[in-house]
Amino acid sequence: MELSARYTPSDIEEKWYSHWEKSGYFKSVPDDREAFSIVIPPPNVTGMLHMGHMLNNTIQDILIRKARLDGKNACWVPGTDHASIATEAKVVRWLRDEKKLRKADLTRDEFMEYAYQWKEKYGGIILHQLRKLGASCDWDRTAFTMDKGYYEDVIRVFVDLYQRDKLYRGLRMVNWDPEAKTVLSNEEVIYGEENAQLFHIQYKNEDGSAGVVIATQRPETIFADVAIAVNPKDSRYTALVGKKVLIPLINRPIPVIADDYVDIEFGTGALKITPAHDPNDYEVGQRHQLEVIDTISDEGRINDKCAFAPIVGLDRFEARKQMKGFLEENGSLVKIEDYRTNIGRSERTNSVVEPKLSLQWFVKMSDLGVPALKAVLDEEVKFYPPSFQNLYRNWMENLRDWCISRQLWWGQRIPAWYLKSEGLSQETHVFVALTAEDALAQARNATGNAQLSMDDLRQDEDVLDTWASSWLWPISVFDGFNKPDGEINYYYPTSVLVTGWDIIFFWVARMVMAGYEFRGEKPFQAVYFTGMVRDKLRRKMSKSLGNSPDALKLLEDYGADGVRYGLMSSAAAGGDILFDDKLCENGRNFCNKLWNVLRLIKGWSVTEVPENEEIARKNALAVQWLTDKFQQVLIQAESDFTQFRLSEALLGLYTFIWDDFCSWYLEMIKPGYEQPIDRKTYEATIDLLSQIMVALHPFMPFVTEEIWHQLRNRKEGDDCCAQQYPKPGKSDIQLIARVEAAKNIITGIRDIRNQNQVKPRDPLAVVAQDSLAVQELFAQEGLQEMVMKMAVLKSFDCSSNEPQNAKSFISGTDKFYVELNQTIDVAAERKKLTEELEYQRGFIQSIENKLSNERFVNSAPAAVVENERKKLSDGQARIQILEDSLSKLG
RNA sequence: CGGGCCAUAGCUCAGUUGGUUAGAGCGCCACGUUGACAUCGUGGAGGUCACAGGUUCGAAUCCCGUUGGUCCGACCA
Repeated sequence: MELSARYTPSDIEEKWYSHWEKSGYFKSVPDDREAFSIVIPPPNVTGMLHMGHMLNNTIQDILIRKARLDGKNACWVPGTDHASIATEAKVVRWLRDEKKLRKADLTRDEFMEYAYQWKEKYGGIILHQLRKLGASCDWDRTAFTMDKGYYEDVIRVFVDLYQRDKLYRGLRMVNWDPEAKTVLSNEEVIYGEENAQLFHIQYKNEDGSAGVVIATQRPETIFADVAIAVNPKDSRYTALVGKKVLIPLINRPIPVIADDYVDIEFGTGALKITPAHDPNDYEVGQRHQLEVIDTISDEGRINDKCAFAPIVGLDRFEARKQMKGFLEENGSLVKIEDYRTNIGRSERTNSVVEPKLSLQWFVKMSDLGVPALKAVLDEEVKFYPPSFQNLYRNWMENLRDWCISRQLWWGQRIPAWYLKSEGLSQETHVFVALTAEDALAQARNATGNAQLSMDDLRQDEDVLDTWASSWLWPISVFDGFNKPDGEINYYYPTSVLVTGWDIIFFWVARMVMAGYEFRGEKPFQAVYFTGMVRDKLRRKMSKSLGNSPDALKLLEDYGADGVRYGLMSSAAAGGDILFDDKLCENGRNFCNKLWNVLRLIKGWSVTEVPENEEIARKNALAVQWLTDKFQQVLIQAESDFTQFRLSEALLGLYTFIWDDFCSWYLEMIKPGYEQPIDRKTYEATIDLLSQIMVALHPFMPFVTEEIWHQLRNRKEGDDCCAQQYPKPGKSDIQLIARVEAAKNIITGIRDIRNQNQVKPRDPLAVVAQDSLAVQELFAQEGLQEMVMKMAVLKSFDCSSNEPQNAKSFISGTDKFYVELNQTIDVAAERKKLTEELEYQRGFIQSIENKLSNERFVNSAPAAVVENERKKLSDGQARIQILEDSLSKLG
């Protein structure tokens, strides 16, 4: 069959993916092999494949495929997380647009029914997109953080933590998202500098005198003020402390109090205390037993607790705008300053986060953090790159309790029940239990009222933070809570976690905590942190900027292998990638190169016997050299893999294939136009290329599988992805060095050819100045034949006589003459030689400096000194040659 | 304010425990196509390793400082 001149990935990718899947290569069940397991960082169920996913999952696939080829029992568990806020928003929108339903009109159960419907319909998109990338996940294990079993695990963990006093319900200042109408954890709030205004407002004394001026960004909150605080050391205000001042517009008297918290230098040195709307004010309020007046509703509007009627019902920002007029009119506004300040916004909705006093559920982090920090510092859990230990430690040493309740429906509902007889948020009894029946039993017990029924209880309306389920991922996906002695013992701890460093706190840290807390063991041996994928301008890729390429289109344009290559070729662990289509283009070109290797080899006709002895010797050398070189490449690749230096491993293979295999080896053995190749060399080449395909397979699975099959008729099940990864064997270092020396000579000849505009196919005559080194080098069987072919020579001789009309070059410590039927430009030649001589003299000068230093000779390792001596003598030999040449030029 | 990370060719980055006058890819320059591949080949140019000091026989590499970038955290009336 005729092969097309270009590699077309679309022809083969789907074919091989379904073949692999059908053959069950991705499936894993425990057996007596060593396990190699990875749990996917579950993408958001609403997600679509983007650059970050592609990078992340390419890395996981490389590791998994390599482990599989190494004969390990490789298990890659895929899945998605339920992403409570994002998904609930999506479902609400879907209900509104497609079903003409409002969430408010649905019961909780109805809503959940629809939400699962939505998930069934749209939730698996990203997992299908991963297949296009080549991801070799065990799809039978696909997990979801809201699956029935998973749901139960989350509830069980909640109850367990509560019973062990590691989880509590408390009234705290929390981050409130008024748009999503839910609390957020600290990690879900993104701070950024924004323009704001500082209002200077005068609070008069009760007798109408000047009183005090405070500065605030939020004039709409003055009606929630309960005091003015000043620093006790601030002499300006000493007289006022203990007196009362009046809130403008409503003239409510509030006390002036003294508290160290107030910074004398900042603003006016007087601070309004608004405990309901500022975390620090809340603390101050607590210290002084002040009341809390909450004037902002869950939607972010001014509520009727606000004593100033004109702004009641307004959104907080609208209220702020209007306050300017009211204050001015009233004469209380002293001035307005422009001001830069950090504003916190919700990661999900981008609305300005409102500090709010609220009853929420928290996990106590202090105990959980201890083993998790130790594990990383002791390298029980190894970080790649290790520099992320610092970031991790920094966070772990400043742990704050984790708010895990969310005011949503989509998620695991908090298994806590209260007595209906007690008012909302006024509960004194809390019953935490796996089931409502248990809770009822607890309630009867606690109240001594055996007549209590389910109707007397109400369950907490809130659900748990998504991360409070996904931190259990490495345990729950192996059913480790239900069957702690089941297959989890085989797969856990998992081998490596691959994830972006931006979720080190959200996820990595908490998984480590959960691992030790619930299994007494780390969840993974290692964490490989990927960088962020950015655009050429170093901006993070984001929907709003529109700078993110369409992942699926990239896969179509460049092929999965091309994209994988592009992502990996510049992705050192932890390092950001400045993404450019050019990277994928390189990958596509590489595939094309491989494809054309195949075309070349398949185009050859084969004879049983080599045409002559020279060719036989040359080809035997080529095969031997490439085989030996391959061993070295494999040793390096193996070492790169163990250190997770995946880009380096790929680059090593790439260079070997493109340079050594294509540019040197194939050119060495390539028969003349329409000439046949001998059987022995042909078979060796096919075997070598097959092995190379296996070695490259983890990085570029599709093209390697295709070429593997094109090279030979393979039996059923003899697939590239199911081979044994080539194990490095011995190699002849001297032979490799000799070929390197020969390559150097060839390059020297080509350079002269180029510089003198001799056509590539015009054969040249070359003379090597006779020396022991040259004789030794060319004693290598096949080497002379190889040099003659590669440099396109009609003759190659060793002689002590210098040929006429020849240009010379130095390779190693030897001089070579290339005969040219041209007159030599003496002046140019002298210039060139002089420059070279200067370089060489500088070179040996630096070495002589070293060697004449006794302390160097005495304290440096013998091998280093020996090497310097060799460099010196080689340099001297080259100088000798150059000086001779110069003197002969006259 | 505190902390991390980084600074190497025009660009993006490698550079393992200190040991050739520093490497790759892209880009650039010259030449080249009846030949596996122009998604290509051959050759070439291009760097005071941010700056200043220190340790060492020896520093891109280790230490200190400066400058610049970037990220995280705290504060933020």
